[in-house]
Amino acid sequence: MDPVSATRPSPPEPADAAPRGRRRGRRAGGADTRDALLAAARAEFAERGYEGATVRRIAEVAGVDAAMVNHWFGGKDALFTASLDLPLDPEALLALVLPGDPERLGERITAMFLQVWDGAGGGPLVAMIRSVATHPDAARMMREFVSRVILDRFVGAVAPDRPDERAALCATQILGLGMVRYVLRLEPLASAEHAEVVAAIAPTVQRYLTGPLD
Amino acid sequence: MDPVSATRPSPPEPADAAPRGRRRGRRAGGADTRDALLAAARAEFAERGYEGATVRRIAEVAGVDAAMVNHWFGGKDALFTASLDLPLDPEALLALVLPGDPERLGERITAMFLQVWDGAGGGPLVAMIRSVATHPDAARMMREFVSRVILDRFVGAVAPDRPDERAALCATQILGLGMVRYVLRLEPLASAEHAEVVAAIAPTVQRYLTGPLD
DNA sequence: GTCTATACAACGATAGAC
DNA sequence: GTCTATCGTTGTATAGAC
Repeated sequence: MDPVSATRPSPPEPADAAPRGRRRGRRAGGADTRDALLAAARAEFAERGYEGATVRRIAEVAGVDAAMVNHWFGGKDALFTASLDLPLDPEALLALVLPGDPERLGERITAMFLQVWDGAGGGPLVAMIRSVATHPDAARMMREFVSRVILDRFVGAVAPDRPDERAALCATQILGLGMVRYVLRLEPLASAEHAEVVAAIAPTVQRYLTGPLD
Repeated sequence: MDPVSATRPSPPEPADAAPRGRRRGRRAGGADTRDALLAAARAEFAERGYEGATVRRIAEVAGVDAAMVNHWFGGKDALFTASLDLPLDPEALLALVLPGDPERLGERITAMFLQVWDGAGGGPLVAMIRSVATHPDAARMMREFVSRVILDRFVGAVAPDRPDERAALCATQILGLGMVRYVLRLEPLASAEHAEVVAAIAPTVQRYLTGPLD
């Protein structure tokens, strides 16, 4: 057995030893299917990545049926984002900031990140950066999250040419802003007003989104 | 001078020491101890971060007494900064990249960071980011290091107006590039050629250096 | 009784073996 | 080409909580 799933409390081999609770119907109170799926998903996604992990395997590790993924999360995508345990809902934020003039999207993106991160005091961001810098598995999950959500559903809608390069470039500026303002706390950027930061940063994001890349 | 093999500071000498030629005390084999401590410190800080690494453990790995850390570096903090400064000598790099057309300085800076970080495989950068995100003291040291070297001796010479803001903005783009390319390893930026990365990133750095900020 | 969490079967798509 | 295995997903019947 692989080392990751070996740490899981309930091994996924119920078939022969004991019939167990493979019955239909609502499970007796105490067995939390949703949490079991989340825990199994974190282990599987971390070990095998998004593509390598399978819904069936996750459900097997969790000891439930694969259909429970759809029932509780809506699909593999949603289970993946849920397993990241992000403090905010990226889908909602995307829907909030996407409509409007595409030539001012850089402003809205920069302002949104400032608002979100300032509101949380930068703590979750620092924790995320630390986790990503410490665990390669976390880095891969974050990378695949950015590719899947930010790229496919966001940059692609605005920048048809070279969308992945544009998405990565946007990530450099946004992540770098977070590093300097909340991790390094380098002045005067750490204490600057949102408007001033947006005025300086947003043109860069805008160029990465819709401008010339060289 | 080779900027990569940094000029190492000499061991501390008594304040009333005569000019350079005079040697006090024993010297045999001292440099080996210092190098061993640096190598062990790099490994320990990279693996456990600033807080997790211990002076005793570093000295043990180096095969010397823990008091040698104080003797050669002055303490754990100084040893940490020394282990960070080791892969690149900022003074030499500054002298190497500063002369030339100021309007193409962004290109030279971006290319320099790419060359330095790629040469090291990104390892020291990842270790630095991890330590900075883990330990506030490490963030403070790095912040003061950036302020002192990058700001006072570099940006100030090129951008007289709002030099600290320009320095912080440059840091966002350079650090963000490092995060995406070496920590997150987000494609296509993680595998892109230097020329392509410079073409996309350098205009941003150039604007932060000499362009309008809003 | 209603509601719903659950298990099972099956579907279309896809990738690889032969 | 066909065959097979496996993927994500959907429909549906049912057992248990309410």
